[in-house]
Amino acid sequence: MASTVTTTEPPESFDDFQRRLIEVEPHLPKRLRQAAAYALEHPDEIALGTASALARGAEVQASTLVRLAQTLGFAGFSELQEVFRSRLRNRWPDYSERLRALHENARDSGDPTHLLFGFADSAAASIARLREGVQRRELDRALGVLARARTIHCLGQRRSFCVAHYLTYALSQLGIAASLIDNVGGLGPEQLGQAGADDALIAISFSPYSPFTVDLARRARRAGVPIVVITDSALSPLAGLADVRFEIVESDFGSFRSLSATFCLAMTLAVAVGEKRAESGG
Amino acid sequence: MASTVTTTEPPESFDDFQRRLIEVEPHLPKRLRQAAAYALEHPDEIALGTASALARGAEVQASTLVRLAQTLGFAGFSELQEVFRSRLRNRWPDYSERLRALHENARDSGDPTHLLFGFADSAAASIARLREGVQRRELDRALGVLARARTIHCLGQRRSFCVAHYLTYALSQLGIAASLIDNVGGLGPEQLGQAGADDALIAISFSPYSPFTVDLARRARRAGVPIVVITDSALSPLAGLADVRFEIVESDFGSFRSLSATFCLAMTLAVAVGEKRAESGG
DNA sequence: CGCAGATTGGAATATATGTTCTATTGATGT
DNA sequence: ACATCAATAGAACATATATTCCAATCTGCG
Repeated sequence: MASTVTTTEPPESFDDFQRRLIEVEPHLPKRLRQAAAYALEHPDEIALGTASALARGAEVQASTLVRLAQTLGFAGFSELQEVFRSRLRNRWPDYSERLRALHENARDSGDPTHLLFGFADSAAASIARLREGVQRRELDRALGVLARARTIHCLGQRRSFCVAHYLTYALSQLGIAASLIDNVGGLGPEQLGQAGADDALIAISFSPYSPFTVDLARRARRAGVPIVVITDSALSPLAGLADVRFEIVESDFGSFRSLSATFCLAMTLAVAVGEKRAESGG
Repeated sequence: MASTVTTTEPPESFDDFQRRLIEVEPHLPKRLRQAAAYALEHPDEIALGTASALARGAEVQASTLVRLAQTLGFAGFSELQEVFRSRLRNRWPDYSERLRALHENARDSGDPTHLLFGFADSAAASIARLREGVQRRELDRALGVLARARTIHCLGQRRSFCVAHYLTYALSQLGIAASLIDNVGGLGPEQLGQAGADDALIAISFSPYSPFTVDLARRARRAGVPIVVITDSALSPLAGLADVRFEIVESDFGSFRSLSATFCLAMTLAVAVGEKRAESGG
């Protein structure tokens, strides 16, 4: 009867819980591990949500949550939840006060949280602007171009490289043929060599614009490849080459720019193309 | 009929709620006032408790709580409670539900701006959580490790690769010796081959953890290289290898995760290391 | 390949919880 | 002091939620 269900004491504090979970996790079956991971990643949700809502979030069955609780020594899920609730109760009483204080303090000292808050603010600002700035029409046009493409080539260098890489990753995950022009071994031109009018190129570049990106985009243009450009200004050398152009204004903190808005847009494009293809019977 | 039960909009945030209550409180009958006072004095209890438990605490009848909620414009007690819960959850009023709804919406409306808004929200939520979650102590320890390093190696594959790449870019821009382990041509192990105790490794991996990243981090550990880990859970296979560990909870939209918080942290680390080196006369 | 035990999904169930309803109490004005 | 109406307590109800159970599935092993 009590084979997997070890009848030990249930953890009483959240820290206990976490330690205990790390200890037994390797021996846990798949779904229980999945639920356990979710619990550690979303402690607040666990504290406040209902079993079935959480089950949906963790993509598990509600009964799995109960079983997990029992495996850890609780009588049922509700007892486990109580641990998470008490954690919430004991959290710094007025934490928004505390955050503000932290923010003030950090300003002048060599406190790295100051930097963190700065970057966080600037990312949040970028995202807020993106929400307002992006036009439905441009999105639709870009999707038109991309959904039609046989292969979507992604181009970006230096700072923008990570966006191009991520786009390639996301598109591939969605089953869309995508190719990253990473210029490894100087083969950038060849990587784009086969692209034609029935493909598409997403080119990403921010000031100072990488000459390599601009050059390759020009070649693509000449080869008749439709181009979607993500850049930061209408004056960008990429602007004139674009069939569809997105201008992203990222706010910066110090001399570093957030990339949050750019990533949001990239993910949107990828997923939207995926859905568009799915519905038009790809 | 509707004399006391004003049919106005219910307050949406806790602050609204508080203002509203202070405003109407003088005209409230005895028991309702009693319940209202209890609510303002024990907001955490309200968020977590059940109606009848709270009723006992406030020495009123459960139905009184319902009436109070209705008097304030809510449909029932549960709606009122949701305001208190979102306060605890840190003013992202049931955002996971909201995101799910947005996603559903985006799916059948075919409007890509819905997707964009979803990703934007989810990025904003991630960033908000990052601000709360990151501890000064961990940042300091990470900076200690990194400032001391001769070369900082950055490791990440698949989804996490772009973070590793960006880190390498940013560190190099700041004049810090950094090296990206990109595993091009399968030379990953060799790229890390020379690293020793006077270097450092930043390893980034999220579920599902790339075996390559885990394997290489293990080797680095054996070679005595100090390791800073950025991952998403205490259960990550990287967790045990870390000298310093950051747990980043990115909220996801559909099945795609934002990387905003991760990038914020990465930028913070890079710039903070730069500053630390500058002041200690690098 | 087939068996046994473990694991899981989903329906069925029991319980707990929020809400509504009604008789009673308390207050107000005449 | 009486009549009238709002307010309340507590029971009755409907709903939501956790839990249990069983059949289906997966996994490890002979």
